Amino acid sequence: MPLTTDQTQPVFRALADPTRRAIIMLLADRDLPVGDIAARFEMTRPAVAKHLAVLKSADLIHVSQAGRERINQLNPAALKAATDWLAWFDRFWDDRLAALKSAVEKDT
Amino acid sequence: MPLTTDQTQPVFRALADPTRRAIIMLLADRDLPVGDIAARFEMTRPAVAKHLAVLKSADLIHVSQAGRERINQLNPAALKAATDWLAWFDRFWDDRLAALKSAVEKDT
DNA sequence: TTGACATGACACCGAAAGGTTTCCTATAAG
DNA sequence: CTTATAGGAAACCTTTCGGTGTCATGTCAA
Repeated sequence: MPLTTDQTQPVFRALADPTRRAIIMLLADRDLPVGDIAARFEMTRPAVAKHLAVLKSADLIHVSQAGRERINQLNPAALKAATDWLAWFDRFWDDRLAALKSAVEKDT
Repeated sequence: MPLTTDQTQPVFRALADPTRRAIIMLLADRDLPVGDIAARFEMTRPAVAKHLAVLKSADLIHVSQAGRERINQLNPAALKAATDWLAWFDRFWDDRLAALKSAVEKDT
Protein backbone atom coordinates (compact mmCIF):
# COMPACT_ATOMS: atom_id res chain seq x y z
CA MET A 1 0.00 0.00 0.00
CA PRO A 2 1.27 3.41 -1.07
CA LEU A 3 2.05 5.80 1.72
CA THR A 4 -0.54 8.50 1.93
CA THR A 5 0.69 11.40 4.03
CA ASP A 6 -1.33 14.45 4.92
CA GLN A 7 0.38 16.19 2.03
CA THR A 8 -0.72 13.76 -0.64
CA GLN A 9 -4.15 15.19 -1.34
CA PRO A 10 -3.23 18.88 -1.66
CA VAL A 11 -0.23 18.06 -3.84
CA PHE A 12 -2.12 15.83 -6.27
CA ARG A 13 -4.94 18.33 -6.38
CA ALA A 14 -2.48 21.10 -7.23
CA LEU A 15 -0.89 19.01 -9.96
CA ALA A 16 -4.23 18.26 -11.61
CA ASP A 17 -4.38 21.58 -13.42
CA PRO A 18 -2.20 22.07 -16.53
CA THR A 19 -1.70 25.78 -15.84
CA ARG A 20 -0.40 25.00 -12.39
CA ARG A 21 2.00 22.40 -13.75
CA ALA A 22 3.19 25.00 -16.26
CA ILE A 23 3.73 27.49 -13.44
CA ILE A 24 5.76 24.89 -11.58
CA MET A 25 7.93 24.42 -14.66
CA LEU A 26 8.38 28.18 -14.94
CA LEU A 27 9.40 28.54 -11.31
CA ALA A 28 11.81 25.65 -11.66
CA ASP A 29 13.75 27.93 -13.96
CA ARG A 30 13.64 31.03 -11.81
CA ASP A 31 11.77 32.76 -9.01
CA LEU A 32 9.14 35.17 -10.26
CA PRO A 33 6.54 37.66 -9.02
CA VAL A 34 2.86 37.13 -9.85
CA GLY A 35 2.79 39.75 -12.57
CA ASP A 36 5.64 38.21 -14.52
CA ILE A 37 4.02 34.81 -14.37
CA ALA A 38 0.66 36.15 -15.52
CA ALA A 39 2.36 37.82 -18.49
CA ARG A 40 3.25 34.39 -19.83
CA PHE A 41 -0.28 33.01 -19.79
CA GLU A 42 -3.41 33.95 -21.63
CA MET A 43 -5.31 34.76 -18.50
CA THR A 44 -5.60 37.62 -16.06
CA ARG A 45 -3.36 38.19 -13.07
CA PRO A 46 -6.04 37.36 -10.49
CA ALA A 47 -6.54 33.99 -12.19
CA VAL A 48 -2.83 33.25 -11.89
CA ALA A 49 -2.86 34.50 -8.31
CA LYS A 50 -5.53 31.91 -7.52
CA HIS A 51 -3.40 29.16 -9.00
CA LEU A 52 -0.48 30.35 -6.92
CA ALA A 53 -2.68 30.22 -3.83
CA VAL A 54 -3.46 26.57 -4.56
CA LEU A 55 0.21 25.80 -5.08
CA LYS A 56 1.06 27.61 -1.87
CA SER A 57 -1.54 25.71 0.12
CA ALA A 58 0.15 22.52 -1.04
CA ASP A 59 3.46 24.05 0.09
CA LEU A 60 4.72 23.79 -3.48
CA ILE A 61 5.82 27.41 -3.46
CA HIS A 62 7.19 29.81 -0.90
CA VAL A 63 6.50 33.52 -1.12
CA SER A 64 8.78 36.32 0.01
CA GLN A 65 8.00 39.99 0.01
CA ALA A 66 10.55 42.22 -1.74
CA GLY A 67 9.40 45.80 -1.71
CA ARG A 68 6.11 45.91 -3.52
CA GLU A 69 6.82 42.62 -5.23
CA ARG A 70 6.08 39.16 -3.90
CA ILE A 71 8.55 36.63 -5.18
CA ASN A 72 7.29 33.10 -5.72
CA GLN A 73 9.82 30.37 -5.24
CA LEU A 74 9.32 26.73 -6.10
CA ASN A 75 9.65 24.22 -3.28
CA PRO A 76 10.36 21.01 -5.22
CA ALA A 77 10.63 19.01 -2.00
CA ALA A 78 6.85 19.20 -1.65
CA LEU A 79 6.53 17.07 -4.78
CA LYS A 80 7.90 14.20 -2.76
CA ALA A 81 4.43 13.34 -1.43
CA ALA A 82 3.29 12.59 -4.99
CA THR A 83 6.52 10.90 -6.00
CA ASP A 84 6.43 8.62 -2.98
CA TRP A 85 2.84 7.62 -3.61
CA LEU A 86 3.64 6.74 -7.20
CA ALA A 87 6.87 5.00 -6.32
CA TRP A 88 4.93 2.20 -4.71
CA PHE A 89 3.41 1.35 -8.08
CA ASP A 90 6.74 1.36 -9.85
CA ARG A 91 7.45 -1.77 -7.85
CA PHE A 92 4.08 -3.21 -8.76
CA TRP A 93 4.67 -2.38 -12.39
CA ASP A 94 7.98 -4.20 -12.26
CA ASP A 95 6.27 -7.22 -10.69
CA ARG A 96 3.79 -7.36 -13.53
CA LEU A 97 6.57 -7.12 -16.04
CA ALA A 98 8.42 -9.93 -14.29
CA ALA A 99 5.29 -12.04 -14.23
CA LEU A 100 4.75 -11.44 -17.91
CA LYS A 101 8.35 -12.24 -18.65
CA SER A 102 8.31 -15.51 -16.73
CA ALA A 103 5.00 -16.45 -18.36
CA VAL A 104 6.48 -15.86 -21.77
CA GLU A 105 9.61 -17.80 -20.93
CA LYS A 106 7.58 -20.67 -19.60
CA ASP A 107 5.63 -20.66 -22.83
CA THR A 108 8.70 -21.01 -25.03
CA MET B 1 11.62 20.88 -18.85
CA PRO B 2 9.53 17.89 -17.76
CA LEU B 3 8.19 15.77 -20.54
CA THR B 4 4.50 16.33 -21.01
CA THR B 5 2.95 13.62 -23.13
CA ASP B 6 -0.66 13.52 -24.24
CA GLN B 7 -1.29 11.23 -21.33
CA THR B 8 -0.07 13.60 -18.64
CA GLN B 9 -3.24 15.60 -18.20
CA PRO B 10 -5.77 12.74 -17.95
CA VAL B 11 -3.53 10.82 -15.56
CA PHE B 12 -2.93 13.73 -13.18
CA ARG B 13 -6.60 14.62 -13.33
CA ALA B 14 -7.51 11.05 -12.43
CA LEU B 15 -5.07 11.04 -9.53
CA ALA B 16 -6.48 14.24 -8.07
CA ASP B 17 -9.40 12.53 -6.36
CA PRO B 18 -8.74 10.56 -3.15
CA THR B 19 -11.46 8.01 -3.93
CA ARG B 20 -9.86 7.29 -7.29
CA ARG B 21 -6.45 6.85 -5.68
CA ALA B 22 -8.05 4.45 -3.20
CA ILE B 23 -9.60 2.51 -6.08
CA ILE B 24 -6.19 2.28 -7.72
CA MET B 25 -4.77 0.83 -4.49
CA LEU B 26 -7.63 -1.67 -4.33
CA LEU B 27 -7.11 -2.81 -7.89
CA ALA B 28 -3.40 -3.13 -7.29
CA ASP B 29 -4.30 -5.96 -4.95
CA ARG B 30 -6.77 -7.71 -7.24
CA ASP B 31 -9.08 -7.24 -10.20
CA LEU B 32 -12.63 -6.40 -9.20
CA PRO B 33 -16.07 -5.72 -10.69
CA VAL B 34 -17.78 -2.38 -10.05
CA GLY B 35 -20.13 -3.76 -7.43
CA ASP B 36 -17.38 -5.17 -5.27
CA ILE B 37 -15.50 -1.88 -5.41
CA ALA B 38 -18.58 0.13 -4.49
CA ALA B 39 -19.18 -2.15 -1.50
CA ARG B 40 -15.93 -0.89 0.02
CA PHE B 41 -16.80 2.78 -0.16
CA GLU B 42 -19.47 4.85 1.45
CA MET B 43 -21.02 5.89 -1.80
CA THR B 44 -23.37 4.44 -4.37
CA ARG B 45 -22.37 2.20 -7.25
CA PRO B 46 -23.08 4.84 -9.94
CA ALA B 47 -20.66 7.18 -8.16
CA VAL B 48 -17.94 4.55 -8.22
CA ALA B 49 -18.77 3.76 -11.84
CA LYS B 50 -18.10 7.39 -12.71
CA HIS B 51 -14.74 7.27 -10.99
CA LEU B 52 -13.92 4.13 -12.94
CA ALA B 53 -14.87 5.92 -16.15
CA VAL B 54 -12.38 8.67 -15.33
CA LEU B 55 -9.68 6.10 -14.57
CA LYS B 56 -10.49 4.28 -17.78
CA SER B 57 -10.29 7.44 -19.87
CA ALA B 58 -6.77 7.90 -18.48
CA ASP B 59 -6.08 4.29 -19.46
CA LEU B 60 -5.38 3.50 -15.81
CA ILE B 61 -7.72 0.54 -15.89
CA HIS B 62 -8.74 -2.03 -18.46
CA VAL B 63 -12.20 -3.57 -18.43
CA SER B 64 -13.11 -7.08 -19.51
CA GLN B 65 -16.56 -8.53 -19.68
CA ALA B 66 -17.05 -11.82 -17.86
CA GLY B 67 -20.64 -12.95 -18.10
CA ARG B 68 -22.72 -10.27 -16.47
CA GLU B 69 -19.74 -8.90 -14.62
CA ARG B 70 -17.23 -6.36 -15.87
CA ILE B 71 -13.84 -6.90 -14.35
CA ASN B 72 -11.68 -3.84 -13.75
CA GLN B 73 -7.97 -4.39 -13.98
CA LEU B 74 -5.34 -1.86 -13.03
CA ASN B 75 -2.91 -0.78 -15.72
CA PRO B 76 0.00 0.51 -13.63
CA ALA B 77 2.00 1.34 -16.74
CA ALA B 78 -0.29 4.33 -17.34
CA LEU B 79 1.07 5.89 -14.16
CA LYS B 80 4.33 6.35 -15.99
CA ALA B 81 3.14 9.63 -17.50
CA ALA B 82 2.89 11.11 -14.01
CA THR B 83 6.04 9.47 -12.73
CA ASP B 84 8.05 10.74 -15.67
CA TRP B 85 6.79 14.27 -15.24
CA LEU B 86 7.73 14.24 -11.57
CA ALA B 87 11.06 12.56 -12.18
CA TRP B 88 12.37 15.68 -13.82
CA PHE B 89 11.97 17.53 -10.54
CA ASP B 90 13.77 14.89 -8.54
CA ARG B 91 16.85 16.06 -10.34
CA PHE B 92 16.04 19.66 -9.59
CA TRP B 93 15.41 18.82 -5.97
CA ASP B 94 18.81 17.19 -5.73
CA ASP B 95 20.42 20.26 -7.27
CA ARG B 96 18.85 22.48 -4.66
CA LEU B 97 20.02 20.19 -1.93
CA ALA B 98 23.53 20.25 -3.30
CA ALA B 99 23.45 24.03 -3.52
CA LEU B 100 22.23 24.28 0.05
CA LYS B 101 24.88 21.89 1.21
CA SER B 102 27.71 23.76 -0.48
CA ALA B 103 26.35 27.05 0.88
CA VAL B 104 26.36 25.64 4.37
CA GLU B 105 29.84 24.25 3.98
CA LYS B 106 31.11 27.54 2.65
CA ASP B 107 29.58 29.23 5.67
CA THR B 108 31.38 27.08 8.20
C1' DT C 1 -39.79 -18.93 -18.11
C1' DT C 2 -39.23 -16.34 -14.15
C1' DG C 3 -36.83 -14.04 -10.98
C1' DA C 4 -32.73 -12.12 -9.05
C1' DC C 5 -28.50 -9.80 -9.85
C1' DA C 6 -24.74 -6.81 -12.18
C1' DT C 7 -24.36 -2.91 -14.80
C1' DG C 8 -25.01 0.90 -18.05
C1' DA C 9 -27.34 5.15 -18.90
C1' DC C 10 -29.87 9.19 -17.60
C1' DA C 11 -31.65 13.25 -15.39
C1' DC C 12 -30.91 16.08 -11.77
C1' DC C 13 -28.38 18.65 -7.75
C1' DG C 14 -25.38 21.34 -4.86
C1' DA C 15 -20.67 22.61 -4.30
C1' DA C 16 -16.24 23.63 -5.99
C1' DA C 17 -13.24 25.18 -9.72
C1' DG C 18 -11.43 28.36 -12.97
C1' DG C 19 -12.03 32.94 -14.78
C1' DT C 20 -13.21 37.92 -15.13
C1' DT C 21 -14.02 42.68 -13.58
C1' DT C 22 -13.65 46.08 -10.27
C1' DC C 23 -11.77 48.40 -6.43
C1' DC C 24 -8.39 49.31 -2.72
C1' DT C 25 -3.79 49.63 -0.63
C1' DA C 26 1.14 50.04 -0.48
C1' DT C 27 5.54 50.95 -2.39
C1' DA C 28 8.53 53.26 -6.06
C1' DA C 29 9.70 56.86 -8.86
C1' DG C 30 9.37 61.79 -10.92
C1' DC D 1 3.44 65.39 -3.32
C1' DT D 2 1.65 62.87 -7.07
C1' DT D 3 1.36 59.36 -10.07
C1' DA D 4 2.28 54.90 -11.84
C1' DT D 5 2.93 50.14 -10.67
C1' DA D 6 2.45 45.47 -8.06
C1' DG D 7 -0.60 42.92 -6.01
C1' DG D 8 -4.50 41.61 -2.55
C1' DA D 9 -9.50 40.90 -2.14
C1' DA D 10 -14.24 40.60 -3.08
C1' DA D 11 -18.31 39.88 -6.03
C1' DC D 12 -20.03 37.38 -9.68
C1' DC D 13 -20.50 33.96 -13.59
C1' DT D 14 -20.26 29.53 -15.99
C1' DT D 15 -18.74 24.90 -16.20
C1' DT D 16 -17.18 20.83 -14.21
C1' DC D 17 -17.30 17.55 -10.44
C1' DG D 18 -18.78 14.27 -7.22
C1' DG D 19 -23.01 12.17 -5.86
C1' DT D 20 -27.86 10.42 -5.86
C1' DG D 21 -32.05 8.13 -7.49
C1' DT D 22 -34.33 5.75 -11.15
C1' DC D 23 -34.92 2.82 -14.96
C1' DA D 24 -33.74 -0.28 -18.79
C1' DT D 25 -31.05 -4.37 -20.24
C1' DG D 26 -28.48 -8.58 -20.33
C1' DT D 27 -27.20 -12.79 -17.94
C1' DC D 28 -27.38 -16.55 -14.47
C1' DA D 29 -30.06 -19.75 -11.72
C1' DA D 30 -34.40 -22.26 -10.28
